[in-house]
Amino acid sequence: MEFLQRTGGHFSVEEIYRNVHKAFPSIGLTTVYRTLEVLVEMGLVSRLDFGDGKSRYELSSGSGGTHHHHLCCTGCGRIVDYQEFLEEEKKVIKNIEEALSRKHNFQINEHQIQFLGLCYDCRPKEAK
Amino acid sequence: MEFLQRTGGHFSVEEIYRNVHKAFPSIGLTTVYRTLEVLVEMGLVSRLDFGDGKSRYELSSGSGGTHHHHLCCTGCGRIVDYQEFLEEEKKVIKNIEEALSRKHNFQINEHQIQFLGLCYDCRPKEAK
DNA sequence: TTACTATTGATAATTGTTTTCATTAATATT
DNA sequence: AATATTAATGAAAACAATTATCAATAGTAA
Repeated sequence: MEFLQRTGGHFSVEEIYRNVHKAFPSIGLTTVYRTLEVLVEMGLVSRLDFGDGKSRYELSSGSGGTHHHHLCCTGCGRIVDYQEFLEEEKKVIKNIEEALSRKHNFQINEHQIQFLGLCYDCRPKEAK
Repeated sequence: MEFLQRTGGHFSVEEIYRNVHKAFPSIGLTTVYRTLEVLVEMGLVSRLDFGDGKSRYELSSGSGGTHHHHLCCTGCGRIVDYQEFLEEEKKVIKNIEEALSRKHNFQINEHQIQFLGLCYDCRPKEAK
């Protein structure tokens, strides 16, 4: 948690492990996996998937993380966090959340929005 | 493609393989993986991740699939597709898409929205 | 018909994640 | 304190989805 708070980013288990292990060499990879599982269950951490085969974890917005969404380049995997333009979203999202919640009898805890596309570098040059 | 069109659902590679292989026994698993990769690249198929360790694929809305989003139960993995309430989204999403596109110089091809929560069965009974 | 290239599927290799299990730490009970 | 019991830990093995390899086949060009 301290690492995720300090950096504010989204990281793979391996990355988290390397960092935590540096400060606390006794902590093993399995414990990192287990702890992240619990933190996600508790709602303190969110699991993300950007399609490169490994899960990423970040502080959930409910527990001090910034409320933001992601813009993913399907070419190189580059991820841009954005938190501008969120105001417009909020009302709509909240409405949908309530309607869905009622209609499908779900207790909704979180939402994720991703835009997928190609960054400038990955776009074919005739599309630039 | 024919299978995804006919069913209109989201399936794992294994599920797609089993179905395609039944009709065309000569087609192997590797080819299914390879073909899906190409279809995704072409924008005809979307890859989804519901956090159970395997990717799902569905017809992209651009190529005849219904435009819908997903409501995922983090307890049992149940997925509800919804396409109601999308009208409200559309305008907002379109605005954000344009703004993001301009600001970060991305060519945005697709967006994904997921609501995560607990379905009625998975909710602890004191929360019912 | 022949030479060359691209596609295929079976298998092996890889890799992120989960299980197993003996060890250690923590807690409860004398 | 000393002991018994339970829970947490990490190393290694097992697992599963995906990717790479490669010989065989199909397709195309000469």
